[in-house]
Amino acid sequence: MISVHLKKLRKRVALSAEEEQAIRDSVSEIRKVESDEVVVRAGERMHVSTMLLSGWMARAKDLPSGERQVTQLHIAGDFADLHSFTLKCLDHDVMSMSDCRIAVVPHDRIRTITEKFPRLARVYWFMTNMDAAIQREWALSLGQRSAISRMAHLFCEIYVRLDVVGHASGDRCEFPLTQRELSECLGLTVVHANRTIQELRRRGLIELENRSLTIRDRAGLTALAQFDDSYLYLDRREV
Amino acid sequence: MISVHLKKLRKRVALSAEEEQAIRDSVSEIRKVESDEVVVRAGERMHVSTMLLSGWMARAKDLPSGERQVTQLHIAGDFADLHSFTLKCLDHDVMSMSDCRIAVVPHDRIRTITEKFPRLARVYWFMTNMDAAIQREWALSLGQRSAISRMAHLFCEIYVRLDVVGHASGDRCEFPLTQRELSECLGLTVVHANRTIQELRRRGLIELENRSLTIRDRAGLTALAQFDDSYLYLDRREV
DNA sequence: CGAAGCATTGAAGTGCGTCAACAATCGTGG
DNA sequence: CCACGATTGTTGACGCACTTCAATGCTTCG
Repeated sequence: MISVHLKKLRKRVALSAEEEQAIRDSVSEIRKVESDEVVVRAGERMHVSTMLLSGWMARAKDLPSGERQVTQLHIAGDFADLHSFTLKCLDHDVMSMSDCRIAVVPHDRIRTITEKFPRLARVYWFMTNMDAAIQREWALSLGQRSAISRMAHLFCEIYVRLDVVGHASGDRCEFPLTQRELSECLGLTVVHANRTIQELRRRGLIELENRSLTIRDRAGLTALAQFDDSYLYLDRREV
Repeated sequence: MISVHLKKLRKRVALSAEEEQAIRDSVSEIRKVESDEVVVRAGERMHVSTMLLSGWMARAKDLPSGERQVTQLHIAGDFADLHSFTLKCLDHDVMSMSDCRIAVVPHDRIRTITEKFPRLARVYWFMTNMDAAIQREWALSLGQRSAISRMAHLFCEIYVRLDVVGHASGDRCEFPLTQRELSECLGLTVVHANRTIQELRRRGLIELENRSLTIRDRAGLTALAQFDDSYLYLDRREV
């Protein structure tokens, strides 16, 4: 059931039948991961990459003094650590933010299929560059957006990304993060994250309860966030 | 004279004579770029990538409301926009922060050499993933470090990166950014960036004048920044 | 030599952090 | 099914890191 991953890819690039089959065959194992597990520890030598089939994961970096920043969120269809194929050791942890189903893809198989299909090498290279584009937008958020605008922006982004893989319906989508985890994404304290959520609710922009996000006023939320989805590269392209 | 680029690569991976020659042959043109030019505009269709031979460039994102965040700095040896090979259109501007010499590398030649040398595809894929690792560290800075620690961290990073390509000497290196540009990297106002520089000077950690940075107290600066260079991937590896 | 950008300083304001307490919810075992 | 401890969410009071606004001198360069 890696079709959710193919769905994400097909939104951006065309895939031939052989390429699709090569991707399917690259999976060595399908597993479950419980919530709050550390899937990859920073610095350890990697030999497989993790494709998310359902649930959420996060990349997190810690300061020696203890502060934690989540640098990226991953949802169904994403490779959470495809960059470990070239980096070998990661500079951050990867952890599950909910119960997940994952497909394990050994690096030697990625190597094989990218050598056999140079086009797939470019497709996956492109995917890691898309991840970097999202990180850039987060840097813009962290550096220049206010707390409320930053949070609004995250909700906009997550909704669109979930929608691409068919995990959003109407104005609602899953949102399994606790306020602590959300605050670690946004560079805020838990207390201020809480007050910011309440302000978004008070303005009638969102609802957030039971691990579920409802966008009440899409236009208002988009405007507050200064959200522009072009950094998500939603158009089909040649590679 | 693209040897500065090869120097950066060789720090991380071994290159065969054929691979080196292929890289040298991929350059179509060597040009000069003056300071403060917009080299790439966000959204425009790209057909070449820019290898920096000397000088500094930056990737910058703007909010519709005008605030600007610099998401990455590039120095001699870096590809400033190698990711445009797969992304086609960038989500940010690329601009020169000083007079620069650049090597222009057409995308079709990158395609050719990465198909002929799959190992080079992995090498350059690795390089864009290294860029992303630096961006992650910046996100950690923006989200969790204080202004002074963030600035100290930037100085540590820049010094090490310049040192790798032989552009640092003793405790000094070039630093052509104005305080405005520096503040845009750090998500600070110019006024506060100024006060922060003065505090670093007052503590005897750095000197900064005449587009030149002197690190007076390396240990002190590193400790203040909580700087750990592992995210710069300075070790040699297989690809 | 004048204009424009850059660096610096001061005073005052505010967005977000810190500390501390408590309520609500969840998960687990008895 | 209830008891419980632990986690999560919420609120208030207060403090501070950083911003804002405004002015002034200093470079740089045409």
